[in-house]
Amino acid sequence: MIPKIVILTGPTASGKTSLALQLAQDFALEIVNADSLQVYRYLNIGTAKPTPEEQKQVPHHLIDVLDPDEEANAYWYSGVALEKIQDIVARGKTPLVVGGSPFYLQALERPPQEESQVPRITIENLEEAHSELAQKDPEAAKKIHPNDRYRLERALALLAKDMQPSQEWKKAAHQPPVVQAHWLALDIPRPKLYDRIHLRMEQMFDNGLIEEAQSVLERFPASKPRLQKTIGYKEVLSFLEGDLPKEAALEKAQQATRNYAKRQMTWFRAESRVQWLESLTALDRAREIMEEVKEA
RNA sequence: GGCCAGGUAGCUCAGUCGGUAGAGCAGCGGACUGAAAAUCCGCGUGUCGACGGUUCGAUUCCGCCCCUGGCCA
Repeated sequence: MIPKIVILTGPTASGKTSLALQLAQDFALEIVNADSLQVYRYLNIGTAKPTPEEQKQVPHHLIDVLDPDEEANAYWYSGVALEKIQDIVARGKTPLVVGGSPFYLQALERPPQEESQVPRITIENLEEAHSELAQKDPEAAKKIHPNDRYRLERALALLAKDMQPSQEWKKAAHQPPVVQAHWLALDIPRPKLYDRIHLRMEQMFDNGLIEEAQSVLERFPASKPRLQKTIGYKEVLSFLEGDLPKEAALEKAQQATRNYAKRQMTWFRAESRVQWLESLTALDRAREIMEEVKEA
């Protein structure tokens, strides 16, 4: 019997955390994090991690399990998450997987193959790399755009280990799922989502995101490459290095978050199994209507 | 008040030696199988500030007006 889980996802700032807390309390669920950055200790403000108080209300797993300079990836995640899930199920409880990292969620259901662990490579000439791939694995080359450096490097790394990228991907995709997932995703009107994103990023700055980034960097200098790719932190780093005024850093961080939320939505819409939930509660709606009544 | 520089896509700007215009960003859509908060792909009609004039034809040249910034009074 494969474990039964409920996945609660949705774009960033759609209200996953608070809904998860309520649900978990009502049904005695245990929360398993599926956010690729909340797994890191000390990245608290910028990842909108549940507060220590919230984490005490309900059992939380896979939050704060790595240092900021340690490497996480989808394969690692699938392993540790499945282990947690089996453990929770063995204790007779139901796991609630909560997070907005779609690639990790996918990996959880259909874990990547263990043997495809290969050293990363760097390519200099994208065009040459792509034609090399086209020669050795035309099917893979068709799927990867010549400008897509990440995927090209990964594909060539597989080739270097005598693996056919297209075959590896097919194998993983045809693997039976290791969990039985029920997908829930939060939906919220785009303009409203963007308002929430703006407000939340502003609050992150007010609540000490700059200081948090600074102290993580001091304590884990090797985490810099990660922070430079992480929304919120990367803009703060630009500010700290004098490349951006604070106000501009905030605006860029808000914008990057909007872009990210949009990409997440593309992923969720493509997942036919998701059951969409209106994120705005009756209370939210009633408040909106009250505002309109007052203005009229 | 005078002189100068501008007013072109939501924003920043390019351009048209006269044939009604295009980049980046934003925005929208999409992809994604060991970096994924990453990476990549696709989508560009807008009274070219207003009004007149010249012209077959004006966003482009001329006149006048309005607005913005700078300098001088």
